[in-house]
Amino acid sequence: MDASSTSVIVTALTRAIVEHRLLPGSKLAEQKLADHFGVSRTLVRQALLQLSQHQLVTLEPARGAFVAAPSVDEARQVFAVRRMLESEMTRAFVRQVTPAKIRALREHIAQERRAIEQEDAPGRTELLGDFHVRMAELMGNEVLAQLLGQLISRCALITLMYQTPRAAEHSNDEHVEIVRALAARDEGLAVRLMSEHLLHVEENLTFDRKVPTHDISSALS
Amino acid sequence: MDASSTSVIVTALTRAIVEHRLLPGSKLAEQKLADHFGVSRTLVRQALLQLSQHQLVTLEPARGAFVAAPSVDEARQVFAVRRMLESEMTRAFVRQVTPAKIRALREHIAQERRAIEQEDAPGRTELLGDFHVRMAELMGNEVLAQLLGQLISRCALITLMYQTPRAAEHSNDEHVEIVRALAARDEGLAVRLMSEHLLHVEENLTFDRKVPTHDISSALS
DNA sequence: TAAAACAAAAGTGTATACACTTTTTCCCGA
DNA sequence: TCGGGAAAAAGTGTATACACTTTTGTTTTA
Repeated sequence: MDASSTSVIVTALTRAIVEHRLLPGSKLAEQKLADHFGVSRTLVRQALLQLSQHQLVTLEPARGAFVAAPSVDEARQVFAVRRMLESEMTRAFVRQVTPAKIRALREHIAQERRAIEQEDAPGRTELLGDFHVRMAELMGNEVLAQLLGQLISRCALITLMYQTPRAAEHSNDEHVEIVRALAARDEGLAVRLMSEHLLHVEENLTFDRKVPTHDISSALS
Repeated sequence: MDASSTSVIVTALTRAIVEHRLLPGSKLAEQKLADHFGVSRTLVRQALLQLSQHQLVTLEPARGAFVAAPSVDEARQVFAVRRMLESEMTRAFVRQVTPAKIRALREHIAQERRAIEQEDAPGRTELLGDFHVRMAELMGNEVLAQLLGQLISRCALITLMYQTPRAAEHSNDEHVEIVRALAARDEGLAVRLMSEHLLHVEENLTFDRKVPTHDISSALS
């Protein structure tokens, strides 16, 4: 039971959805995707099933797969979960912080900065999200890291956050501050900063629904 | 794209795995499952793929599907995530507690008690886990509820917790105490009790691997 | 006798076939 | 011209076919 061919499709579609090249509501026709990836519908269906589990795709019986279009309510719930999870993660991080971990985070932030300066919008979005995943990884908790990764994908689908260079810089600045608090082992401050950071991100929620992209091929290439 | 036939298989297998009728490492042969459920391998494969996403099943390329056998390390990570999530959930619950919600939780606890008294082991395990999910649902956060549900399934697979009537009673008692603290709006106490409760559950981790059940039909019937 | 090599059986991975549902198109009547 | 409805097209849902891999069992050989 192989997932390798399928996982190529999953990651390609995930990126396209998270980076808003495929907009919420877009139809994902199986045969078109199959043609695009040069496989049969079987593998495409596996991928779509997986994406529906990640809540990036909605499956409607006998009607097919669509890029998910989460409600405002659902969006807020996802952010609420992130705040719960990440404030406690931050607390735990402070308690086991090491110079090496701080260095790793600072390096990541530098990468973010480079992407922002180069106006690399997709890379920027991904890196800003990955900061949170990196924290989980540095704690040695892969379960947490994977879970957070999925929540963050959902967040990226939901919002156009980090879309403007301004917002991206703001997030980057907040990451800097958070790491400073972590390095100082200031638990209270670090938790508060993380919590506020997530609130700021959530505030950037925009629910303007653009007209969906119907041309799958161009969005994926 | 229908999930109804598939979801029957998913829930049946989930129950069998969580209730330890199928032990970790057991082979899940596609054709045997297909025969058992009276469908083709196609639907069985969909179900197995879904279960692998829930981490209840491991897929080995060209070798097939097996009931997952999480490592001690992974088990601890899952519990760490639960503690993070649920202490914050408890904190949030206190802040929006109502008499009706307390009543609902007390009712649930009474159900637990009945299952314990009737020595209904599977029902007992399910209800004790569902207490935590019910809390999430009462907060109106379905995302949280679904996430917790999956984590709890994984926990049930991992441990033989709640296995003994003694441990079940202990958990039930702790649920009572937690709800008392929630009703009193004592945030600090409630969070502490929840955290300790999860630690107690984790302590019951047992990693005796029994010999796997190879007879799928008997385990599912 | 035990280990290696080979053959048969069983099982997984992907493609394809086909029934059934939804969507689209086109034609007819008002 | 516009709305309704039937026919055609497109698309999804499940089963099946077949190639290829792993496992099992048997035979051969040292």
